[in-house]
Parts: sequence; structure tokens; C-alpha cells
Amino acid sequence: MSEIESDAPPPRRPTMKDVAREAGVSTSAVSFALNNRPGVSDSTRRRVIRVADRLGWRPSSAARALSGESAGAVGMVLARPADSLGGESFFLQLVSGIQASLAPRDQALVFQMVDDVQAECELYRRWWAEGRVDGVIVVDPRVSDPRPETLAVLGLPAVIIGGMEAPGSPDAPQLPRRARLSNIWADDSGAMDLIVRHLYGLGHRRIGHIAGTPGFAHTARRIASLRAAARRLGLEHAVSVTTDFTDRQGAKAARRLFSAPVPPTALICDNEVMAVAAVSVAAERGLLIPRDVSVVSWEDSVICHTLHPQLTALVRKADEFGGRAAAQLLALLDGGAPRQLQDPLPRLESRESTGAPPA
Amino acid sequence: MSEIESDAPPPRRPTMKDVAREAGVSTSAVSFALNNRPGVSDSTRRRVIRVADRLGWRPSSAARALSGESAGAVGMVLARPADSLGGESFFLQLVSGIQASLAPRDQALVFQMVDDVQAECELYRRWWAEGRVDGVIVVDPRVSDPRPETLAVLGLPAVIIGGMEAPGSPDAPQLPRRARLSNIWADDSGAMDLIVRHLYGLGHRRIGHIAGTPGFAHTARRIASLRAAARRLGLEHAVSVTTDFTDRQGAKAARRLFSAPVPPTALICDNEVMAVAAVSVAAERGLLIPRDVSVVSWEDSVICHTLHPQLTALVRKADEFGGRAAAQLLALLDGGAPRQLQDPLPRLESRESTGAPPA
DNA sequence: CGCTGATGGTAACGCGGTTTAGTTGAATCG
DNA sequence: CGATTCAACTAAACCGCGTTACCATCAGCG
Repeated sequence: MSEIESDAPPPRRPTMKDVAREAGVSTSAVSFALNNRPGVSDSTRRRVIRVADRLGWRPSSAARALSGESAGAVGMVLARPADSLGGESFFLQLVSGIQASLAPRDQALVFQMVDDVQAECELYRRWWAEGRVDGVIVVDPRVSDPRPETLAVLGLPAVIIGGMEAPGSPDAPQLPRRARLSNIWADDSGAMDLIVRHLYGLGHRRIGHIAGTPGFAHTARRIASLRAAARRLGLEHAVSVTTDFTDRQGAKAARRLFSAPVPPTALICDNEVMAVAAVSVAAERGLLIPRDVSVVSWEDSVICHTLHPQLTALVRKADEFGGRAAAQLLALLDGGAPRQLQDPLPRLESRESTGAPPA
Repeated sequence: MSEIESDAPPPRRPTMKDVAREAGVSTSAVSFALNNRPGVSDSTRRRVIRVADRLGWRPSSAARALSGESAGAVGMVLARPADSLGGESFFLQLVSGIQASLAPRDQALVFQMVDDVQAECELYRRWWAEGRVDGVIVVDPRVSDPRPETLAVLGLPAVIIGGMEAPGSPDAPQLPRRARLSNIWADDSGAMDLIVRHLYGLGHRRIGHIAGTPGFAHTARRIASLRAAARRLGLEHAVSVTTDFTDRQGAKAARRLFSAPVPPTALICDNEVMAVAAVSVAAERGLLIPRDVSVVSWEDSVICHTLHPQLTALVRKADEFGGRAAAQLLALLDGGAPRQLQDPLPRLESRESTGAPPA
């Protein structure tokens, strides 16, 4: 291919004015025609649409946002230190699902990572003031979370993923009635029961739990659920150790649990990265899985079934989860009422890493 | 907390008009004051800034985009099937780095996933026509990639990550001079040399390569580099098998390589997911690592050093990589000239998965 | 004292859409 | 046949910002 000498005509994005001129009508007529509003004849409408198509016209999102009050975008913020997401595949899958829901509606996704929830609230305020997004998807709810309050005050629609207490819970925060917050909550308690029953059925009576970050709502719920289940079943003991979700602290927690005078015979790990770390620590100590210790990962990903032994894991389709959340947000943006809905209980896929405890 | 009866006054985002009224000046004066332009006295400027601060004013991104021609956002598209990103941590890290560069400049990141590069080009056209982004970051360049051309025609500034041929290469596509494309290219050839020399030094003469997707430019480069290195060093053989980057195909490729009449004594895997898969297949066949076979992962992540044996891996800081790319894009948006720059050679971190070949 | 030039500010316009209020021309009706 | 009504379309205002042109005031100066 030879050097291209004559640059193509300066590329200017076509505007409604161009379409109007070309079609021989006013810009208002173009607007009516393209938005399926009454005010133009069918023949004109068709002509305008044809011209717009030919010119490759697309509404300027900025102009539309300015007059239409809709930014055509939703936001998502991740408030975790980058290193704590090392090998977690959950979020990429989640985002992938969110996309899939958003794309057909031509909604863009604005994504940002920040250090903490304070910064996240700041960012929400900024996005709101800038009119950058129409709504947001909130992840990783905390036990005492300032975000719902912030969003409620701003009147920014949001879907909180895995958040808040079960509806009707006395702990559920009271928010201004204006709040347009939907909530998709995961039944952590039910999921924990699933795991504990599986382990109990295999004969385990001493369970260690490598949990997530203390401030996270789901961490708190899981810890409480484990304790409740332990009481109910009369387990010898069930200990939760909190971490920051990294392999490092996962390994540390595993060492600590293994070093107890009466070590657990089964480990529940709140993500797959820590599950792998736990397996690794077990190997270090010469413990065979599942002969000496069983391991369950609360989150599935390729490594869980690529590794040997394959890890028993709680399987939830993160992309479908994200898709549902985005759909909820769109419903909210369409004027729908806020809803509380529960995500289906994940499935516990039993693989090679769980078995009967040593005699 | 009791039910909140009296909703706070309807939250309306403050505009320049509000600031102007409050400060007792015209909106133009506010504009001058807030954008550090001459035309107002220092005292007025300070007063306006104080008022704006107090009201929490932020420029409407839409309005600014409409008049200023700048969307205040950059885009990034990922054209891979979602399942091929299963456990890869590279992209999240990359995005994290991009963020970090963008945030101080108040640039938002618009993120989207699509099925293929055709759809990606479509999306670029849409984003351009909508005026949604000021520039984009392009990842996963292909051997015959329509994207640079598309972007060049649109005049949309872009940074291509790991892309194009080395500057001056005859294969480098000719683009319109208007093109505002920078390029951060990774020295795949140098990196491959690093790995091959490491393995050669250990005594390996038969190397298997579990490569990525054939259409990807870096896959092609790595395959070619391996072949060149093999010729140079006089290796017995060096075979590349292409995949789709998934654990499944990685495992399949590993099986195929192990089943060869004269199987390789070392495996180079183009990402960590396939490296883990290869390790797994080796275990299946009773092959000990690194005694019977050595494994190198072309990408590091937590699992590489959590697993046992720890995987020898090529370490590049994906977040720093992303940060540099974003910085380049910002420079381009500031009117800087397009640049070709090379990413520093990654480091090969030798861990437990590589050793001398069996006698 | 009138002219000049700088200073500090305002009014008006454009960006690209949407929306409301008119303005036509033709058909309908008394 | 003139008045009424409606469909089809246009003109103009608006969204919130940046920007340019313009205008008042005042100091300096011949």
C-alpha cells in the first residue's frame, strides 16, 4: 500500500443540521422523525431516516444529555486496593454481564476504581454534579455503608449488588423516600448452609473459615451464618479468620488455623484465590487434600477446576448476576419502582477437594 | 433512625447560573474565574471559587463536551469472548493502571466488551459520532487489524497497546497522515529470547509452546520469535500450538505436545491460565515438574506463586503498563505528536517450575 | 480636557440536540 | 364561500457551558 497523500475530507461528525439540509426539512422535523414522535408524515419520516442512515448520523450523547437530562451511561466503582483483586475473576465476569445488558440499550458503562468508600461517595457526588451517569451499580456493600445514604440524598438511581440486609430486617437503614435504590441480595446464609451441610454430611465437625474483609457486609453475614449453623448442628468448633482477600493473608489465615491445638478438618475460603493459597499451605505442611483436610472455595473460576485436586466450589454465574443487576438499573431508569430481589442460591459443585475427615 | 418524613429539598445539580447569582456576577465572570482566564479581578475570582466550592459546583460534562469539543472520557474495548478471560488477571490490572493515570486528570473511562474487532470498529464509529470519548486505548492487536485504519479515518486519537510492528518494519500499515495513533509495543521477541535462553541454559533442546489465538499479533510474533531462536541456537525442535487462551484448549494443546513421539522437555505457555492447565495435564500423566518437564508462564499472577510448584513466569507490571498507555493517550489529547515507544523488557522470574531436563 | 489603553466586567452566541409555540396549506363544515 | 380544524412542518427557546465581542470605568498622558 502506498503512502496516502490526499487525506480524506476532514472527518466531521454529521449533525442533525446536515441531515435536515440533505432531507430538505428543518431540524425539528428531523428530531421528530428520528425519535418516532408525531409531527411528520410517514413519507418524510422514512426519507429522513434514510438520509440519517446514509450519513451515519448518531445523536451526540453530550447534546442529548444536555437537553434530555439523560447521560446515556451508568457508572460502576470498585473500591478495593488493586492488589486485592489479583487473581479474582469475579469482577471481570460481573462487568461482562453488566455490559451485555447495557449494550442493547446503548448505555455506556463508566468504570472507575478508587481507594475506599469515602472516595467512592465523592465520586458519586462528582458524577452526579457532572451529569455523567444516570445511575450506578454498587458492589461490595459494607456493614456500615455510607453509600446508600449518599445516593439517596443525591437522588441518583442505583442497584446495590449483594447488599443491605434482607428486606424487613431491623438493621436495614432508613433512607429518604426519594431514594431510588434497588437491591439484589445474595442469600449468603443459605449458601453457607449449603456448604456446612455438605461438610457435615461428610463427617466434618471442625470447620475453619477464611473470611474476607471484616467491613464487608457479606463477610459479616457469612461469619454469622457459619456460627449459627455450627450452633444448630452442634459442631465441635467453627472459627472464622478475616483477611483482605489476598493470597498472602489467605495463606496466613490457613497457617493460623492449621496451627491450632485442634486444627479444623475442613476449610471454607471466601474466594478462590485464598482457596488456592490454603491448598498451597496444606501442601507445605504435608497435608493431603482431601484425605487430611477438605477445602471449599466460595467462588468458582477456571483454576478451581484446572488445579489438582479440583476444588469444590460454590458456583454462581457472575455474568448473569451482573446482567440482572444492570437490567434492574435500567428498569429503575425507566421509572420503575425500586425492588428488593434475591439472587438464586448458588450451586455447590462438589469436586475432589472435599471428602471424609481423617479418622 | 426514624422514618424520614420530610424529604430534603429536591436535589438539583448546581449550575454556573447558581454560582453567578450567589456571587453577584455574570455567568461569564464565573466561567473566567473558574477556568483561570483573565477578565476578572483576583478578589472576584477568589469569591467565585469559594461560592462554587460551597455549592459543590462541577462543570456539566455534557455541556462542556458540547461546547469544548472534549468529552472528558476515554474508551477501552475488549473484543474477546467473555469465557476466554476466565482467570486472566491481566486486564483488570491493566484497567487499574489506566484508571490511576486518568483519575488525576478527571478523565472517565468508558469500558465495553464486544464479540469481535468488527463490532469494535462499529463501536468506535458510534462513540466518535456520539462524541462520547476523546480517544481510545486499543488492546490485543491482530495480525491484519482493521482498527488502526478505522481510527485513522475517524481521526480518533488512540494508543495501541502491544501493537503494530516495530517502527520501520515493512509490514507496518500505511495510515493517513491525519492518524493520531501512538503505539506502545512490547518486545515479544526479546522476551521470548529471555525464556528460551533460560531454558537452553538449563539444558533444554526440545521446547513446546502453547500459544494464544492465531489472529493476535503478539501470538504471531511470539511464534516467529521462538522459531528464530530455535534456529539460532540449533534446538532439536520447537513447536507452537495455537489456542483461544482458555484452560480447556491449553490443556488440549498440552496433551497434544506430550503425546508427540519425542515430547518437549519444556513448555512455554502464553498466559497463566494455560500454564496452570499444562501443569495439571502433566500431573495427570504422572509427569513431575520440573523433573520431567519444565513450565514457563508468559504472564504472572497470584496463582503463579501460590501454586506448588511455583511457576517460573515472565513478570510485567500490567498496571504500570496501563498507566503508561493512558499517559500516552493524555499526551496525544493534549496535542502531542504520536509516538512509538517500547515497553521495557519484562523480567523472567525463575521459580520452581523450571529445571534441568531429564537425562 | 480629550484621547488612549488597560482593567473588569457583561451581553450574546454557538455547540447539537429536544421541545414548545407558531405558521402554513388543505380539507371539512355550516 | 368564508370560517374552522387538523396535519405537517418551521421558528425559536432552552439545556449549561465556553468564548468572543463589546462596554464602562479609570489612569495616564499629551
